[in-house]
Amino acid sequence: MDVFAGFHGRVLAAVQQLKHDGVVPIEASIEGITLEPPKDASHGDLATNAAMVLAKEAGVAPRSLAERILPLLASDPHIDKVEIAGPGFINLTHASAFWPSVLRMVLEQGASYGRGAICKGEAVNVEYVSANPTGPMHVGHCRGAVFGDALANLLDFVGFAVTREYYINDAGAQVDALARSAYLRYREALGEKIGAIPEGLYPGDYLKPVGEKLAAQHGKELLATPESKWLPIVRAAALQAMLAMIEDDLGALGIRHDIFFSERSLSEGPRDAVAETIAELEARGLIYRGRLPPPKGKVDEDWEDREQLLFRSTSFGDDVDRPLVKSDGTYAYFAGDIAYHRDKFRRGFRTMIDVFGADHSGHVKRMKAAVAALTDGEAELDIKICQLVRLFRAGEPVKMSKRAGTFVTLREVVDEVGAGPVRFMMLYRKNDAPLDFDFAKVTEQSRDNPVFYVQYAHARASSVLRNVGETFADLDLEEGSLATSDLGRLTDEAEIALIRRLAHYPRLVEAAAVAHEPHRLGFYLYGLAGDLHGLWNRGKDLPQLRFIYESDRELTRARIALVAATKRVLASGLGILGVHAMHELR
RNA sequence: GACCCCGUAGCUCAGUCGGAUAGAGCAUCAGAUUCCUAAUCUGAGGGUCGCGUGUUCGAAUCACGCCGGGGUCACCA
Repeated sequence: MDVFAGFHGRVLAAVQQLKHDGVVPIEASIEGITLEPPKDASHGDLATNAAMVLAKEAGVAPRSLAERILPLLASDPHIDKVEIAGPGFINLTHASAFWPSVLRMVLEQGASYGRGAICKGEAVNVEYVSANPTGPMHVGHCRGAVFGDALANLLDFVGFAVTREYYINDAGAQVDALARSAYLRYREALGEKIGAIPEGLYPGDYLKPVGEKLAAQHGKELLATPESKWLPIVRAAALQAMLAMIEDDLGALGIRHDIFFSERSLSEGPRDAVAETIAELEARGLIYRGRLPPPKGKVDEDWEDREQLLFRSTSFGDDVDRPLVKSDGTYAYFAGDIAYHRDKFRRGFRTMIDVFGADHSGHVKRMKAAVAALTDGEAELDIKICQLVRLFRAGEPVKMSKRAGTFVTLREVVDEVGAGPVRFMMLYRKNDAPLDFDFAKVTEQSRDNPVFYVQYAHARASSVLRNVGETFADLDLEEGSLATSDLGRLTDEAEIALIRRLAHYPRLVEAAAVAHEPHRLGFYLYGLAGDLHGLWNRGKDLPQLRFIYESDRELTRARIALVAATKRVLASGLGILGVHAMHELR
């Protein structure tokens, strides 16, 4: 799939030959040998560091070792030129027939170009969002949601079997508070004056429909019932309503999870999975009763020095051992989360990814410790932290306060600027760097708005394909047909640069997937869009460089092939980011 | 106090498994263009990659130590 992979094999074969010839010791490691496209195009199409890596063990100067490797590579028919440069790089330049063949391949593979670059079919679990089901999603949740979803798309694209999962925190005191809040709304719905919602409960209007529904279903029946009886009923109703609302919000962003996993279900029901998990850890000698030192840097009046049940997470790199049971005897959140990850492992996942918000960064070490402890290192957990999003409106920060009820909901943002721009902007930054989101910027039609710039490139390509029929009505625009064009006619430097960028797509996607970094795709697409726009602009001054060139049908056909391939890759990349590619911007 | 993340051009940020002369957009400056195919285009200037030491053929990238900014810190979820 990756057109460069084959050449890497040839370099290694050349090294093998040198080992056979006794130039390089048999035991020399070939691990550090790379073959990559150099940043600077004047260094050829591919460069290998083989001579520099092996020079020391071979006891020869890098450049003279390169002299030995050079003839072994020069015989390749796909290679036009091999030269030694700098401290000992070997630069390869492809035969001129190479780039047309790459373009042809892109057209032939169409939508599957770049797909399956890793192709392990291995199961991967991506857990994301997992927001508390106590209210509507706000913008803070948005980034993690989009990030997790795009990462899942990316892993799916390169060939993993991805399961998208949402962990519902439906077990602790917060959902009891939710239930009490809903109960107030229930009484309100029955005509009672409830006044201000007390501190610690959820004041939002979004619970009013829940109260009304309870009133309609139960009448006054719950009023005379003790809390221990009505709480589970109200809680279940409120949870169901909140989850429906959250799923709806996520749907507006194009996000759909495969599994919603209930925290409560772990310890409620026939088996107590949390107890089983603790027993399993205990069997490994990782559970003990003990005391923890008080937390530093924060004065806590409620601190009590007590003996508690602890998990020895320090054996796996954590800073302090962690409690599993609260002072009221119920399980701590962490205990449930360990059981949840154990459950994922037992369902067969050897690779798990958790997407957390910045406020949960303190949980990374303990969670990794728990997974390492339970799986004997057989499973790998990667935790991606999404930093905060700062909202701006035309350069001015948007002030938000949850207490004052002025927080911006996810739905408001999506309704205002659209799901595509939201997704693209949320992904156009490394996940662990803070992000500024400006409502004005994402809808601006200019080059410094990457959303527009990339969409415009796709729309422009679509437009060219629409317009070509006016000049050459009989041209078959089907990709398979375009692939048979005389692509060797594409010789302009800017055209070759564009093909080169298209050729890099599979390895870019692969690298982004391996690193769990979907943002790389956004930057790639921006560059690809820039190449296409640049080519277009050259046609402004030089009519003979226009895509649709009236006096030369075959040349037009080759250029249309290039435009079609570019459009295809733009759409492919946007698809992974979860952004719908537009055919016109009007 | 501990841990995690960040520190790259005036600003916002990329930078592949450690690779050659560190890139992009904005802003600045200098030109071109008023039309064609769709929302201007071309070029230039601008850098102790926070500081230091180390690892090595080679460090923005890896290790350690500082400095600066942000986040988190028993039992909440």
